[in-house]
Amino acid sequence: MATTRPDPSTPRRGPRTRTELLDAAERVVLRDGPAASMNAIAAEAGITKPILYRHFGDKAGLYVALADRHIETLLDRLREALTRPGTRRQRTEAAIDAWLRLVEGNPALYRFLVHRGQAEEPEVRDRVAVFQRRLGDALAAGIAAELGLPEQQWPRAQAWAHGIVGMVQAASDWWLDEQPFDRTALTRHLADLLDGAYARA
Amino acid sequence: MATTRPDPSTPRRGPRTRTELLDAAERVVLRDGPAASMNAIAAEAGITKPILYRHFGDKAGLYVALADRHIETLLDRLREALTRPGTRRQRTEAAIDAWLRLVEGNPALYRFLVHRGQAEEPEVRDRVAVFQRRLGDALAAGIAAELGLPEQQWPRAQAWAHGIVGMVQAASDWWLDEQPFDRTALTRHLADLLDGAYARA
DNA sequence: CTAGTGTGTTACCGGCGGTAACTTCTGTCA
DNA sequence: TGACAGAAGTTACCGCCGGTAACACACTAG
Repeated sequence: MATTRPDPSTPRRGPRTRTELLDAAERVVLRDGPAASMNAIAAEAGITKPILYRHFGDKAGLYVALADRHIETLLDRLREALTRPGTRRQRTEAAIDAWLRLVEGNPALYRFLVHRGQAEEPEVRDRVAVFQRRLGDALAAGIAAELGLPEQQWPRAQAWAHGIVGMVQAASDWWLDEQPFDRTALTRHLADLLDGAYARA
Repeated sequence: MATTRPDPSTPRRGPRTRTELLDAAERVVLRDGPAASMNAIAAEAGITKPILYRHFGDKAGLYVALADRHIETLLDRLREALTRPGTRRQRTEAAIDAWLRLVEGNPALYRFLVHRGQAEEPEVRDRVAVFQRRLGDALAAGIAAELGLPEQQWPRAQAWAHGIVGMVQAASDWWLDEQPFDRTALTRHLADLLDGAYARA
């Protein structure tokens, strides 16, 4: 057993938990951006690099673990919004707003989650871009359910879903830079667009 | 004057033109992806690194120069599609299809143009992500013109435009991986979405 | 013949991701 | 108690990257 910790003495020996390491990594990433070095993360955690590698394999592994902590939370919020009672318009707005709350509330985390993709190495990119993919798949399921689509129409729902995810994400990026109106207005504009306001205008 | 070139002898001395260097860089980037190293590019051009740096300053400069060669072409095609006579739906489809033709015809180039963004360094990212920004701005102008919007409604058009660019881009990425139907079908599905097919379904 | 300019090279810098090999601590069992 | 297994953690390194300083060679102008 290693649970006994009789002497929490000066420099602190003994195993760091995975969670502690991820906390440190998160602090550094939110402070320095996704380009944070493994050395910096190790230093923040009070250890050295090889320990990080023993825990996470490589940098991509660490980043995936870091993203996983938040992806499930966001996915849950989106699923809740998409199955909420009310009108379809209300569900659309609720889902968009759940996303935008993350963007507004923690822009650095948001940027890490969606933008650390394309990390040069295709291997890293593929493992890490799973985020957008999972969002799209979840939304595709929501759309298929909302519209009661037969199975042969799923590809259409998928095309829409992945397109919508990209739409909200790109609009968020632009909005983060410009902020020409508040979050609820952006929610309304995007919901309008999905409602066909452009075609009708 | 150094224009005289009397002896094009064995290993080829004398200045490489910027175009030659960009050609070589393009070959390497399309072969190895955006992670191509400056050494590899220099080798492909038959020279060494410092020459590249004299021409382009740094890696971001080279990539921006590389992207610029193609961005204007694509922007021109999009502008042409957006001002074409016919129905709004036809213009929408023409613009989406112009984009998708690039995606389908040269996926590696497409990925380089839109995905080499977020290259770790914020500085690189900011200079290079200009691509999506310019697309969005161009589309916003097109939308404002199409709808005859008054100036105080421009932010709304911008939100839509940047969202639409992200939508088409994300749908393209998904489609490149899956290819569940052909290009024209994707064009139709995305145009349907902008037409409000989701709200009506 | 010399001076200067542009073209190119070699050789280096610091820092990155990643790893091998060693040390130090801790708990177990005779 | 004491030898020992093994985990925890460190130092020191590898190859490669982007980027640069300093030097070598050709050519032209005076």
